[in-house]
Parts: sequence; C-alpha cells; structure tokens
Amino acid sequence: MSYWLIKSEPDTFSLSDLKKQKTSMWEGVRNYQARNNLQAMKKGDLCLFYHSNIGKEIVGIAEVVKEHYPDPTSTEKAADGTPKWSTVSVKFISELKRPITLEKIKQTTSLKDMVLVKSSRLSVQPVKASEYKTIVKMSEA
DNA sequence: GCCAACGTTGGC
DNA sequence: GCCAACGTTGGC
Repeated sequence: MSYWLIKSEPDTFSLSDLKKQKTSMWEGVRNYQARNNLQAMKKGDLCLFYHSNIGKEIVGIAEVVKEHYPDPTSTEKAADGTPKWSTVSVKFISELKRPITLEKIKQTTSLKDMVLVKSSRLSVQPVKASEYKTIVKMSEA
C-alpha cells in the first residue's frame, strides 16, 4: 500500500466535485514524473487531495479504484505507438475535519521535507506512510 | 498580477 | 548532446 498526493485547482476540479461524482478519472496529467507516479499507483492506494492556488491545503482523501490506463483526453502517442499519457480512477473517501494548510506543513518538522514543499509544481507526488499518518492525525486533532 | 522555479523545445 | 529561449505552474 502506497500513499500519494494529488493536486488540483479547486476552480477546475475540487474535492466537493469528487464528492458529488463519487468516482472520477484523474485525467490531464502532462508531465512525465507525474505520469510515472500515476502508473505506480495500485488499486487501494490512498491519495491526499490538495487544493493548489486557492486554499493551498490538503482537504481530503481519495482511493485509487482503477489502475492506470490510457488518458482518453490525449491523442498523443509515444515512440512505440502506445498512448503517451495515462490516467487513473479515484474514489472519494473523506473530507478532512480540519484541512492541513501548506503553511502548517512547513511549520511541522516531520512534514517539511514533503515533496509538496520541496517540489511544489509536481501534480502527482509520493507521500511517505509516516507523513500520511501525521497529516491524518493532525486533521483530527 | 508578478515572478521564481522548473520542464520542454528547438537551434546549433 | 548542449543550452538558450520559452511556456507553465503555483506561491506570494
């Protein structure tokens, strides 16, 4: 079981949109590193849902329900002719009682080395189990 | 709205 | 294959 962090601008697709739809395709990733992370996701993995730009906070949790498959919103092909970009399906799990802001993460010693802080532009990032647990615990406190 | 950081593109 | 130019992202 792995943990991830997926980012979205709430203007485009927010946690409440996912809540309404229950399950959604996580499409539109056009960055190799992010795509590699998508492809490494396994069914049952949990994802922290982060709102970028507006809020700048982790707001909820989603679960991977379908492992990577070709992103239907792209027609680009890789050199070998296979579709270039991938997507996964995620399901709404929960909304954090207390969102964890980026500011708070930076102030927390055990979280300040998160990929979110170090490489803020990456839209799909790995999260350590310890980081995940810390965030969930903080969101309940 | 600005700008720094980063990834990608394309000329050489 | 290098690197300058350019575009995009996201925090402030």
